[in-house]
Amino acid sequence: MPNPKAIPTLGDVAKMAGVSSATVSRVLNAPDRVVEATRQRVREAIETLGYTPNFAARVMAAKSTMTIGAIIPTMENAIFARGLQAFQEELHRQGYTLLVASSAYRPEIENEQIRALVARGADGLLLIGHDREAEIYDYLARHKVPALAAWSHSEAGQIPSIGFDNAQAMFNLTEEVIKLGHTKIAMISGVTQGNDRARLRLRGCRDAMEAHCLDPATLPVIEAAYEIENGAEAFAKLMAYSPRPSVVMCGNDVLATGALLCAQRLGMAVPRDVSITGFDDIELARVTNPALTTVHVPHREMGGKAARELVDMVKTKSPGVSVRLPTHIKWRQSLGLVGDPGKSAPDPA
Amino acid sequence: MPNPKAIPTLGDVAKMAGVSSATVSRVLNAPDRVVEATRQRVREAIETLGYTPNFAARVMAAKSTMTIGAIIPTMENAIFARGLQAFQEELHRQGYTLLVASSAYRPEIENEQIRALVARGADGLLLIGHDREAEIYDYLARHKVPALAAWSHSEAGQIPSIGFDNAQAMFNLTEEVIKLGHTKIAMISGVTQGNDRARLRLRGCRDAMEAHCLDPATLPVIEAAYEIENGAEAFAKLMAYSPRPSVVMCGNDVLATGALLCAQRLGMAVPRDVSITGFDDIELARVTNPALTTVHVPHREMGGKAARELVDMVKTKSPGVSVRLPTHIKWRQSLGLVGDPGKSAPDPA
DNA sequence: TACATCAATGTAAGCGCTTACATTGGCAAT
DNA sequence: ATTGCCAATGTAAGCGCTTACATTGATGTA
Repeated sequence: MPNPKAIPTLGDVAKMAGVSSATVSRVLNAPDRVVEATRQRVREAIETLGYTPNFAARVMAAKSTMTIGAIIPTMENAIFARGLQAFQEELHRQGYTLLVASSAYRPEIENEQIRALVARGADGLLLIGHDREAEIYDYLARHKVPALAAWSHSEAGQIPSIGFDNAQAMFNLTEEVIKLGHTKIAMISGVTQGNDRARLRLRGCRDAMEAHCLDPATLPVIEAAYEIENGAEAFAKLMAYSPRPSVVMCGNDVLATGALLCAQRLGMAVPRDVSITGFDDIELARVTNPALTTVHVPHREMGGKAARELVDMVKTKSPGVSVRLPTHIKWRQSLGLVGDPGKSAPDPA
Repeated sequence: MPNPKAIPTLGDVAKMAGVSSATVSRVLNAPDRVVEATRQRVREAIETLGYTPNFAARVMAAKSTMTIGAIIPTMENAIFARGLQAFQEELHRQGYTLLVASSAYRPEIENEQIRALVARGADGLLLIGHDREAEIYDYLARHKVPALAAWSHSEAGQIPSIGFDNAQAMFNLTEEVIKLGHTKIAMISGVTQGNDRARLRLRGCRDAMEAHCLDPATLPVIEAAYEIENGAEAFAKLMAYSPRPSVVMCGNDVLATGALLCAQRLGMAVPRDVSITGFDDIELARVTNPALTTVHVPHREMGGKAARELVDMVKTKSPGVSVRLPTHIKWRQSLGLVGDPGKSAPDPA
């Protein structure tokens, strides 16, 4: 008699139901391959024993875990939260479990996490952006773990991506800024090292300046890590430049919020004295005062699409296809006409 | 000759290094049990083969995964983010990997996630609060997976907890509110069903009223799910009550932010026309206008302590000990004296 | 020199599952 | 009554690792 306290195994269930272990396995994984009566009996045994399959064993034998991993740069601040939530919901609908790990924006930690998730049997991986060592892509390929990049779109990446065109989006926003009469533009960029999103946003800004006969070399840029306070600091420095910028474009809403806070501390009215723009359209952007004019990113849609695509890659072993989602400018109050006392720009749309 | 494209196994390494598989396993798990020269040879083989251990196999054989799971109610909004980040950092320091899953505040999903994580071999689990079916605690016990509750403190729980006293914290805040002269108090509470934190905060508020000779039965309470917009809606309803509350205490900063936004839309000045308080002291609370007076929770400290405690439980198989962290009121501008035109309360500390 | 000791390594038995293949037996067609 | 077929089930070989136990040979001791 087996120890009743011990965790029951497939074998215990089989014994109790008077069938072979294969049959139990079948009622678990392919119920229609076993006749109703037996199935019933096995189910009862499972119930009374309180049996739960041992995953490690299943993985070893079958190689599939029904789990998808996601490695995001940060859990603090909500950029990835909404998209990830949608990603998870869709996965859940398809029977997959999502496990997420965070890399704290550190490439070596991301590598570790990728390996950890693959080692733990993830069937597929969601990564953010494209910037990482070739070696890790090799690793993924060798282990045949499909991966998908999100929050960025690039046809050139080593893996397909579901995202938006960061450069184009920033280009568009910058054009609007210029149309409002701003020429003294400054930018607080996210850290561009190892972060294609940040780099492309900066590029978009420069390209737009060029396209409108402003010299991109004159664009003051301060890079700041993803923290409100860093945005504030950068803003303070920028305000000391001469000529003083009439608009500070930020690489994301978090930095923009910091900039806004600093403006307030400096006694500057936004957008009367200086305009500020964000990027991402996270919740923060709605609640600051004034609310941020920013680039809206379809987070939920991106998450859902990514889930469907990744599951498809896993199931069909197809290479996957990239999709590019549209973004649009979300007009609120932090961007104004240059020199216009106190009015924020109307939504031209 | 083995297929060079295939993933190398321990056996391949052993063959290449001319040792037994046991020796390879030893250099991986107990390097000092094998002599330097051999160790070197094995390491080289590992290197040239690009070998990575198969986790599932390791788990099956050894039962330890060096991974800790955390199931949080939501990844949207940042309440758990900061604490979790600290949790993860400490785990990483100790050689553990953190995998997180979100339950979307749904008990049945939480159950699923717990099982999923346990099945995937988590050595320990971090859960939020104490409210869940007894059955799931049984399951954890049967599988001998230590679990720790965070964001809540209770000596009575089935598992130890690292957190703070939600009721006491709210009690203290309410006392301050009352001291400022408020008697027409209202509350926007988080959903209390299955959420001890929300329930205890509500209780704390009522207890404080009682302690100060206000009838807690007269406290208007609206429960709202964790979304800014829901806070706004609830606030609007509350403002239609008569007598109109002079202060709206919110179960968390997110709801408070919604309330603030609504007040603004209604053309009410905070705290002149109405005071609003939050709870959690997440970043949001600093950036609203006016900034929120709220209860500060030591998120990072809690995360770090939880990690150390949980790892200890895993390693020593001890039952674990609960710890209660202090909170304090973070005075900002959204709470004012009743009837005082336009002044927010000074920090009495 | 013979023997006990011990560090270094090898042998092989699992861990709990899946699945290719083998077996069984009932039924329709002959 | 045979035969053949097929659905239902059983048998058993792994999956890649860890680890208790066995083996080996060098060293120290009497």
